[in-house]
Amino acid sequence: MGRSRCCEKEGLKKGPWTPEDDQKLLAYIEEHGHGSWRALPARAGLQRCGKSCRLRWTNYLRPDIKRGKFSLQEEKTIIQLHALLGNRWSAIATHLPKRTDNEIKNYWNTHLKKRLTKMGIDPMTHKPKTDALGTGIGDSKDAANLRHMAQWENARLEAEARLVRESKLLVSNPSIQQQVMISSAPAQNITQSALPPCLDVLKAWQLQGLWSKSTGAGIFPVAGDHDLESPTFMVNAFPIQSTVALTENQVAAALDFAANSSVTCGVRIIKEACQMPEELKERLDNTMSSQEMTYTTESAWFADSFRAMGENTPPLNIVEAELIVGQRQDYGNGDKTCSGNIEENNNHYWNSILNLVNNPSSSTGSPLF
DNA sequence: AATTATCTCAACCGCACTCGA
DNA sequence: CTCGAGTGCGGTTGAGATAAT
Repeated sequence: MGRSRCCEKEGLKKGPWTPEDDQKLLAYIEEHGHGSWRALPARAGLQRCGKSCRLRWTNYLRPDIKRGKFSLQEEKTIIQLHALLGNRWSAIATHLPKRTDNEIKNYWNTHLKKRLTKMGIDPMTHKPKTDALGTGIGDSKDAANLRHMAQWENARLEAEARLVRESKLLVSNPSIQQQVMISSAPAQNITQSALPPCLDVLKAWQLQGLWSKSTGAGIFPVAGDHDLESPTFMVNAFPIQSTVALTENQVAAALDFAANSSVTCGVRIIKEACQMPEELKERLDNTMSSQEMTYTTESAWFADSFRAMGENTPPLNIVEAELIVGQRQDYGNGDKTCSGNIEENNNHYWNSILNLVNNPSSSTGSPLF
């Protein structure tokens, strides 16, 4: 049997959209919303299939679409995310405001892929082509680190999808709504009102370099290090909203670093699976004001995350927290913020990932841009 | 100026998934 | 549980634009 193709009906137009078609579609959606795409063309007076209408709307006519040349930052983000997520264009697009998955896919295929290939980098593996034969030589700590990051990002994406599903329940369940509001309230005074789409793990990784310079500690456990398989703490990188793994010692190192530098750094505990060492808890309490600090013993989230990552049992001593890192700024009224030198950190992170791509043993800048 | 090669990107195709009957 | 409609997603195509000869 088989399903008939949606555009096979006689009389339906294919190919480029005319300004008149666009106008009809725009006018209809502005007045009625799109509703059922299949039913839309007839109602809007268009000789097109619903699928074609949907595509035209989502990729071209939607008002919140940014068109034109990709910025350097956007290029960096695409390559970074492609290294983590592969050809999951819709997932990548969620991190690039106002860009469509189709546009990103096209830009990757026509520009970025070629640029990487030209540099002798396999655009699919993001490894130098000399390593593509599977010698195992390129399997550096950094590469393993990258894979570990990808695991986390995948787990986060799954969690996000789960949240979207669960959010539907919230609409009809006031008691759950209240619960969520209470648990998220403490973050409001330190997070930006409109956070950028999260690069979560990437951003946290970029901070690793920042920390490493002063402390020798890294946020991410290093491959081969025992920490890799048993992260002790889950820490959120401000202003991002996801989690990375930190050991107890790394949390302590972060606090040391914060105390001895101009960078504002703190850890806001959201969830704790079991008791933290008293000394560390005290230091955390001193770092952040009490109203920014909450403790719970809820650990279900972590169990879910680790199941998603293929872990059989969640490690002990897990906490969920936010790591607050930023450049200390004084605006003359004594108001200090941790809005941070994000751009500088971005550059640092970008150099790191490009160094990994170009030359795993190198620590110099990138020739890509 | 004409022809050919290459590039770009909007649009299409078909598979996979969700959801409701 | 099965089936079909609706939709989302990633891969691919091809017309038009641009560059090279």
